[in-house]
Amino acid sequence: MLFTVDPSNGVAIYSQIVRQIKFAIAEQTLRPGQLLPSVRQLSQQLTVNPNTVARAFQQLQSEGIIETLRGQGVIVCKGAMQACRKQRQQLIAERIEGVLVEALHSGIEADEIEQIVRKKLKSLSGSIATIATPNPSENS
Amino acid sequence: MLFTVDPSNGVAIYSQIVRQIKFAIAEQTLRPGQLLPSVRQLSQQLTVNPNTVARAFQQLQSEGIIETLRGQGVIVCKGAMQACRKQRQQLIAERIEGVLVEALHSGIEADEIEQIVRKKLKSLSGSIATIATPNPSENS
Amino acid sequence: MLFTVDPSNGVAIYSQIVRQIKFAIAEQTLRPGQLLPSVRQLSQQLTVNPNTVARAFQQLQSEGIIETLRGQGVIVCKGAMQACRKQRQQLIAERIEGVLVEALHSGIEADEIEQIVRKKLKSLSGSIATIATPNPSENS
Amino acid sequence: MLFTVDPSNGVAIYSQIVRQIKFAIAEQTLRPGQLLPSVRQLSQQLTVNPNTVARAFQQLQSEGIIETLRGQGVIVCKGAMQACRKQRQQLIAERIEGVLVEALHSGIEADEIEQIVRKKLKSLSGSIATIATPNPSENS
DNA sequence: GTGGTCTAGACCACC
DNA sequence: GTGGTCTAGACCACG
Repeated sequence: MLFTVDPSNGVAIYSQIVRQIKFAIAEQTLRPGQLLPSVRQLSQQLTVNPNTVARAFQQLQSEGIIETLRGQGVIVCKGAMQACRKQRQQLIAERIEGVLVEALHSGIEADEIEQIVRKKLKSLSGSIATIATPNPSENS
Repeated sequence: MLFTVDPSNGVAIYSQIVRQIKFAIAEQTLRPGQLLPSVRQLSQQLTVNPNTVARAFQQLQSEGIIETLRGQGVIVCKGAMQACRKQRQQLIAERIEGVLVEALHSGIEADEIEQIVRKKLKSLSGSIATIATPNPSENS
Repeated sequence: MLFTVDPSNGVAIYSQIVRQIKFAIAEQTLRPGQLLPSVRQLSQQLTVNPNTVARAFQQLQSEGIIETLRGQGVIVCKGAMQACRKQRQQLIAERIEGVLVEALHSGIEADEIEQIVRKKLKSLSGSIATIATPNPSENS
Repeated sequence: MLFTVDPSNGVAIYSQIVRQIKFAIAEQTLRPGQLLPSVRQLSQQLTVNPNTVARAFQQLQSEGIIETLRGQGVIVCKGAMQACRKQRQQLIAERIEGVLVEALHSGIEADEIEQIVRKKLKSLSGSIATIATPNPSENS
């Protein structure tokens, strides 16, 4: 559970936190039912204001990703993993589409794009490795 | 020269204008030496605040894409087309890389991504056609 | 005496407990003089913090619904049933009024509300049956 | 557009604001496309902190009720009226059901409830009058 | 002028 | 200890 934020990043800090938590859930670093780090704890770790973390939590709650147990803390909801994965894949699909449209508009040939993608994939897939997909069994 | 903006788009309006002008230059709809529409004209056409258009022009000027000729108006700079194309292709390359990293992180296999890309390319390249690449002859 | 709580319910757990005990008293599942389950027992049964149960008991005691007999435990007070029923009916009256005001404000016609109520009553009164009203003889 | 809040009300101030704005939209006091009062303006009028108003606006935006135009302000979304009415009627239906269940459980007879409702409706509908439902034509 | 974000510090109810 | 809410005051990008 190593979260980091970049305050001079353009994207809001609370959004970065949201994104990383969703990420962690999608990767099952955070699992349904598990307690999240507390607001104060996380705010210290990231050296941001507790309000900022709280805001991220509120958004996640409004999306049904997490659930707060009064006085105890915040846990990951049941269907959260699936939701997070789905969200992300949809987002990625959109972005792929967007980039491709842009690329085609800019006059690159389809073949060329395909080659670029293939080359990049090769160089990237080495460095990233597939940490990502443990079997998605989930109960409780 | 059909510009449009979406005020509820998240992207700043002036950025949308900048982007579209660069686009038009890259496509040679606007050619070096050509006069741009005036701030007032464009602001009416887009129904936005003249300040907003002016701001877009400022940015383009600061990037050396356009230049103001006192008493005449604003024209496209000489090297603008190359610059715009280059910017765009660089931007596209970055975005492709970004999307691919994200996609791999999210646990999609490289093969799968390649397939998605190929499929999308096929469906898109039909609808877009190659309006885009007139021969890029231009000096400087 | 089947109590249950929902920690992710919005309503404070101790309030849920208070409510259910009052409920049980009103229904005469718990009768005056009868011993309540101990804090420890109840907290285990509900898998909540003993403090939470204790707090519920404190509130009930402060309302004069229950009383602690040193060394014996906690019992239901004499006038508790009437008090609980009265509280509840008052509460219900308030809530009915509240809902009706809200409904009228929202532009539903009085006739329409009446119909909704009638329909709901019909469908509900079947499923609920009248477990509820043993004769309310009791002294004090 | 007379908004008021009660800080010692139990319900969060920002929620009260959200509720009243939805209300105003449902009643067409605020119409689609119309500009809402600005954050600062509203915060002064209600004598609350601008952040509190902003929070209300954010929630409304996340629900798709309003839309912010950068630098201009916040407007009511197209389908907002229908959404607000629907939300409210659903909420009321739930509350009616809840009250009725409670009432039946408490041993009041269905007939009796019906009478109570009818009586209350009569006394209330006089004082409230039907300000509420102008014809819901909406375009643009 | 507009809203969006962040910090700091405070108080609350709850477990 | 937990999160939820509010205030105060600041800075930013945008129109």
